[in-house]
Order: sequence, then C-alpha cells, then structure tokens
Amino acid sequence: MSVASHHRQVESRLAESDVRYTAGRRAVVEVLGSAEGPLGAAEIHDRLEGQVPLSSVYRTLSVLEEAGVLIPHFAQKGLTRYELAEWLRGHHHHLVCIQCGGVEDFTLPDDLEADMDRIVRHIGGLARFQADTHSLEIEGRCARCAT
Amino acid sequence: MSVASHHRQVESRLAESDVRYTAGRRAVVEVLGSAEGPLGAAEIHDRLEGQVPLSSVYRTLSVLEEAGVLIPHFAQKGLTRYELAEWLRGHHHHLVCIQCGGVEDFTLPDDLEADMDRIVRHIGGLARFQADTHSLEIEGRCARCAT
DNA sequence: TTCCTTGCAAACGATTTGCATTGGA
DNA sequence: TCCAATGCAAATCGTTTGCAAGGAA
Repeated sequence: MSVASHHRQVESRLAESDVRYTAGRRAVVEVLGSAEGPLGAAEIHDRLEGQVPLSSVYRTLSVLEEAGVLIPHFAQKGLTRYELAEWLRGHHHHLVCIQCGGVEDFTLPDDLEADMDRIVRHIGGLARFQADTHSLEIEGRCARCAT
Repeated sequence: MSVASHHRQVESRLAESDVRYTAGRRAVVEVLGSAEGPLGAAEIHDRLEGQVPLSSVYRTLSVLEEAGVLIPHFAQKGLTRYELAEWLRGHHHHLVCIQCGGVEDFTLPDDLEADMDRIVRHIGGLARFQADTHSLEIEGRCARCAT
C-alpha cells in the first residue's frame, strides 16, 4: 500500500460525498499512512510541523471519520487517536502500553484470526446485539517500558 | 456476589494500603456493583442524586483505581468509564454501541473463552510485548438503537 | 492532635465552534 | 460567483487540583 494509492482511494471515497481532498487533508492522511499505530490530533499536528493549525487537524479528522476513511480509538484517558480504516490499511489489532500509553498495531496468524471470527460470529448470534466490527486490545508493557 | 460481599472485599483491599472505606466510597462501589456495564463519573454522580459532589466522585474513582478495585475503560471519546475489577466481578467482555455509546457486559461460553486464551498466550509469546490483560470490545448496535 | 477526606471553586487539557477570510470548481 | 475549507480566538466539556473545613483514629 503506497502513499499514492492511499491518496487515490481516499480521494475517490471523498468524491462520493462531494468532499474536497485538499492539501491539509492529504497531509493528515500521509502522516497516518506512515505511522506505526494510531495518532492523536496533537501528535499529527506535531509531525506536520505547523503546516496545519491544530483546529484544522481536528476538523480534518472529523471529516475523514465521517467519510469512513479514519477510525477513532480511545485507548487512553481523554485522548482520541485515529488511524486509517481497515479497507485502507488491512485488519489488525492493538497492543496498548499501560505505562507510556502508546499503541502499536499487530496482526494475528490466520488460525488465531479464525478463532476470533468464531467468537465474533457467536456474538452476532446474540439477539440483543448486532455485531459490527471487533477489535482486540491487549494491554501490557511495550519493549521500551518493560524495564 | 452480593453488595455486602463486595463491601467486605473492597474494605479489606483498601485496608492493605491504609485507605479508609468511607460512606462516599461505599456509595460509588454500590452504584458500580449494580450497574449493567461501566459507568462514567457523571453517570455515577447522577445515580447518587447529589449525595456525593462530582469532584469527590472523581477523587473516589482515582483512589479506587489506584487500589485495583476499579478498572477504567475508554470506549467513548473524552469519557472514562469505570467498573469493578475482575477479581470482584468476574471475567467478561464488552459490547459497545456505536450509536448511543452505551456499554454492556457479556461473557463468552467456555470453548470460545479458551480460544481467546490461545490468542492472548500467542501475543504473550511475542518478544516485543508483555501481555497483561485482554479485553475484547465488540462494536455494533444495541437492541434499543438497532431500529 | 494528626492525617485522611471532603467540598467548593478555579485551573487544565483536549476538543469544538463562531466568524470572517480564502480558495477551488 | 458560490460554497466548501481554513485560521484564529473564544467557548465547551470532562477532569484535576489548591485550599480551607470536617472527621476518624
């Protein structure tokens, strides 16, 4: 998945709802496309080195979330992090460090992912809930924080 | 698990660190013990009908979290919800409604929970991460919101 | 008395919004 | 030209904290 291909896909997705894919929006997608995990507005703003004011980053994030380009994550108190949706980035899960609060992506081998599917299908079978997506969040200590 | 037994367990846990189990703290534990899922500070404050001021609810929540009595959850933007820790309440997972933001507990049948264990053990085997706990969050629409 | 706990109000940090300006189709 | 997008500053919301008063050991 190259940067250019992300841009093409996002652009056509946004076109469907008459939303412009401007320079600022491109910049945000680019930062997220090359990140190792979900990022918060402030982190994105930092990596953009002031090219885009913080309030515009927030506006971009909500436009892109609305369009289904980004997915929000709430692994840490009071902070919302975003990442490219699975149709852009592929299916994966998260390792959340309980010490530094960082989040890293990881994928499961096929057999274990199949187990996950069974679990999710079971829940879909419960009358009281329409299962949509699943996300497995494993908490622990990342390599840097694990003394 | 009765209310009285929760109180006994929490009291002795707090005693270990010389923390008092006051009326306000009991009230918070009681609300959480009878909830259908994790609650945020404001929700707890409401259910207490003004018996405990909001700032004291916050202080109680952080004292109880510190003591390992409560576990925080971040399923919704900008809102932290708490619930009794698993040693008080048993192991379970969460259904998060993407429409109303509500959270409900659910448990998996043993065979599926065993699948989860395999998955978590696999992650524990990864060099770069010390797995601690796992929580499965399924997103979808709850019975009330599913039109 | 001593230290923990509480209540209130002020402070904070993340996020949102009003409004005037800019820019693309 | 016209409306979406932007930048800035002010407002909002959940949460935290300083400080003085209350309470238990």
